[in-house]
Amino acid sequence: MEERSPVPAPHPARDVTEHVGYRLKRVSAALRNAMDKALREHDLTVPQYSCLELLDERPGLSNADLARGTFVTRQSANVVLRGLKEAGLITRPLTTDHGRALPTHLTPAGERRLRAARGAVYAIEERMIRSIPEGRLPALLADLDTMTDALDE
Amino acid sequence: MEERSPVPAPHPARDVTEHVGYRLKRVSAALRNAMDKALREHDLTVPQYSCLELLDERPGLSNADLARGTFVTRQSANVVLRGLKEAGLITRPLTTDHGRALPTHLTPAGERRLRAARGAVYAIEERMIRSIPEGRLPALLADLDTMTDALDE
DNA sequence: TCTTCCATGTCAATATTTTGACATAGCCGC
DNA sequence: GCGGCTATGTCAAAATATTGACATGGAAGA
Repeated sequence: MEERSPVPAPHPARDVTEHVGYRLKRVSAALRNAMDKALREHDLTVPQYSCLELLDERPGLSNADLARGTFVTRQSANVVLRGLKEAGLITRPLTTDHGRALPTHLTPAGERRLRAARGAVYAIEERMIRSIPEGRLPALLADLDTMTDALDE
Repeated sequence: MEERSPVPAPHPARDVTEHVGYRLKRVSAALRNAMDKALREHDLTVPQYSCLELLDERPGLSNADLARGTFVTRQSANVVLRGLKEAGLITRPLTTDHGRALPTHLTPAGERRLRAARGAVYAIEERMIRSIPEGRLPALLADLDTMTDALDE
């Protein structure tokens, strides 16, 4: 390989995109990596932690709800829930009196685990947030949302 | 919904969906989805396309280089390269006179495929870019990079 | 009512990615 | 030169995720 630049030296003159996609991917990968490392010490994967966080905030979410909330398929979420149940961190009824959606809830152990892990994850967010210039966070969040909307249409 | 504080307090968000991590994940998922759909028509996966783009820009990259450039492990990149080779889109020597790194190159078919697919991908980036307010793109890109740096340290 | 449609949960098969491990090639300080 | 160090390619196994399919429960409308 030629130098220490890990890869991307810019193309000649590409204006259309400053490659937002590439940078999004990069920061996502860095975030994922940091969270993976931090959560490993709490015996949680990123999807597992995401589910716990969502369930803490909105108890009773269904598998399909959690799939949407964590941006994976229903099937993947199902596997995650099975793992969480196996670990005794959530409860899930086998039937329900109305509908098919099975409401999921955190167990006390699940709440404890979440609280233990949350600090590590929040510290990572804190690092990100503090790194960007004062007052620019609102615009950044707004732009991320705007791009999401533009892509979903 | 709660007002947005102009000051980036440590943890102003009550809701995980307010977190920057969540929004990054969301926009990444949306982008990934859009690219998947667009590339499917060209018989390419996102990692495959990413490799082709990198190889077009910097011919002769090694498997490890491409792994870093696409933010996956060497092993994953190896699988992708095998697929691309199978499809006749790249060439890779079996040995080299110096070192272990095997320089990869696009075949003419690979270049054609890349050119065919590139338009669809650029259109997606264009949608993202056009959606954000005039003049805010540079700051957005800078903030993404800044966060990446903050996470990598 | 009933019939069509959509959402959910889940099974199975497949694909993708990572973790762990190992041998080899080159570099650098000694 | 030599020994440690890092980087690379690759194998194998496991974890993770997706695609495809199907049955069921409920809602909406003719």
